[in-house]
Amino acid sequence: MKQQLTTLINQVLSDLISQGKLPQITLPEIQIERTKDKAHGDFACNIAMMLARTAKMNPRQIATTLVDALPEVEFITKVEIAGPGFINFTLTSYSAQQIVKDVLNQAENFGKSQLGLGKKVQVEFVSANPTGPLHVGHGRGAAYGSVVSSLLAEVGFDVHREYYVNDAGRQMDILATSVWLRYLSLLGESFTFPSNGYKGDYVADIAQTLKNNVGDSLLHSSNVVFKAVSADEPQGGDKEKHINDLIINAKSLLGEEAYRQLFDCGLNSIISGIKTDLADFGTDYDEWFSERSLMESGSVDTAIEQLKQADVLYEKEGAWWFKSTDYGDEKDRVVVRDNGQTTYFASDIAYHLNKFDRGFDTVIDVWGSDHHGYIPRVKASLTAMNQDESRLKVLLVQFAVLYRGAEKIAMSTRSGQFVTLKELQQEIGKDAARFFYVLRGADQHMDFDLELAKSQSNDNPVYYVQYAHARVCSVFRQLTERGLSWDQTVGEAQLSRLTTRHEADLLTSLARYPEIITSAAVNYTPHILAHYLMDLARDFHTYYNAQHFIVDDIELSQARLTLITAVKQVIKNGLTVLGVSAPESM
RNA sequence: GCGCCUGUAGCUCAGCUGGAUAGAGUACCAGUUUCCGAAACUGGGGGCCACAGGUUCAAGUCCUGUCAGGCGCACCA
Repeated sequence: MKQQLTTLINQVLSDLISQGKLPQITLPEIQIERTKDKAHGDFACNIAMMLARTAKMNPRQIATTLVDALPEVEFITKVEIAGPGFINFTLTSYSAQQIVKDVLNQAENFGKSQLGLGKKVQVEFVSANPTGPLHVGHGRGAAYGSVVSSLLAEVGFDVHREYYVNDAGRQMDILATSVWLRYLSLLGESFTFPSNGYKGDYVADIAQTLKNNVGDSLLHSSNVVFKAVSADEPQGGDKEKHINDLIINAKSLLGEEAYRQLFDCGLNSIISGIKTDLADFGTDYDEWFSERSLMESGSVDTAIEQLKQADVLYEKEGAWWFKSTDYGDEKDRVVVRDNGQTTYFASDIAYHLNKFDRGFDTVIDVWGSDHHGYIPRVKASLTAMNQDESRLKVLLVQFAVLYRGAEKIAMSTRSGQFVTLKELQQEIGKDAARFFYVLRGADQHMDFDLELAKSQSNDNPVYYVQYAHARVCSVFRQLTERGLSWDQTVGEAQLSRLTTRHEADLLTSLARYPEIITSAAVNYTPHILAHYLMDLARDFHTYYNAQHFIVDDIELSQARLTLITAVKQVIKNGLTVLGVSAPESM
């Protein structure tokens, strides 16, 4: 509808210019928007005010000229000039009613479009280090990333959802060593657990599994394990050095094969936990991409070689540095450490190059806002390798601060004190959790009060929307109980009977849905879909309280049943995009 | 110190890429059910859109500065 009005106005304006009734000016993009106030009709156009300056004419005069030249169009019933020069269009009720047919005909496809032209988009999200279970902090990224993906798919992009598994590097060594130490404790060794090790209960669980699988084959006496290890922080030493020495001892005592066995035991256990947690959370992936595979395939070395060829690396103090300052970064970054190991950044360079090589038109990274300083160096590396960095879009998600009532909950993976995503699901459910996460803009700092979400879950907006869906279903159960049935053909033929204010509001809301999907997708803003669904649900509940659907006037009744079926369909479509269920009853 | 994000009703947040009289939920107050589910609906009070300048027909929205809060500035990932 917007599109039709836009072309109409464009046509009239260019006619007026060629007829000399308007000066020779270049036309800006026509803006048509829905009015906030029904007194202003259905759609408003501000073109007269936009042209006022360049045309050197009074905006109301331009508007008058334009409106006078407007041809008769069947779907417009009234055109008015208002305020400083707005042109307000009122549509016929007939055209508004047709949306019901569109919804029913297109069913689950209503709202979809081909805007994306099938272009390939990759969305990488969550990608938390596999050093522990996902906690509620990761939930927001999971909900946001998966809904953005669904929205892009909805508007015709070919979406590839990916999780980058950081299965290499020091943090993973710390995890493996932590598991090993817990395993040694189980076998009766006694010692003080390192302050920088992973202390969560899940580490002990993995150790137990390890013990069940390998018996005491990885056992070494604590005297040997802690031999020549520098002091830990509580003893006045350095906790980083302490854990490093332990890692070195673990590797040399166990040997490569056994250490790898230990390492993979920890990794696999945690990854499989993450996979089931995300699946339970309604978040599915097309690919789990391993950092280690990148290193073992030589991709990291190849990328570094490519940067050397481009003459953007230099050696200093035994390490290799990337000249990211040449591309606007704050400082240069190390890619190869003085000990010969590549950095995480080196892996990430190779990873992004790999993404680009896979032929995605757009690559989207969803990161926690604490990684924002990382963007310039990644983009710099792509530019240095002759890639078009604008193909990479980084979407930042602000932290959700957890509260239990008025009390803020401090979380730390290392200390093992956190509320897991699994616990959140078990307590408030997938639907409420997802809806809650996605209700706020991603760049908005969010307060997540567990007490509120748990104890007063009735106040959670998700129930409000789901109830609207269930209520429609309930009406049809009632219909059946009364021995009646819905006749879609009759209903569609009688849509002109839908003339009350509440019905007009609902028709308008239904018509907005495709615009909402498009807007939410192109702007990466799932929250506007959540808000829309609340608006639609409110329109429905208001209608429900104001009017009966099952009435003696058969034709009116069928028309109303047809309308609420369309409402049910749109709510279901919207909730599905959000990954929230649409229950028939609750 | 530098960079990114945020500041809108008591609280939690929208505000459609600059539009008409700034909105919702919640809380508070007052109402609605012989009738399709009251997890609902109707009405009411409540605001120097952090502050100060600027840009223009028009600023909560864009620019500059100030103040306040969050995050980041590793040879960690």
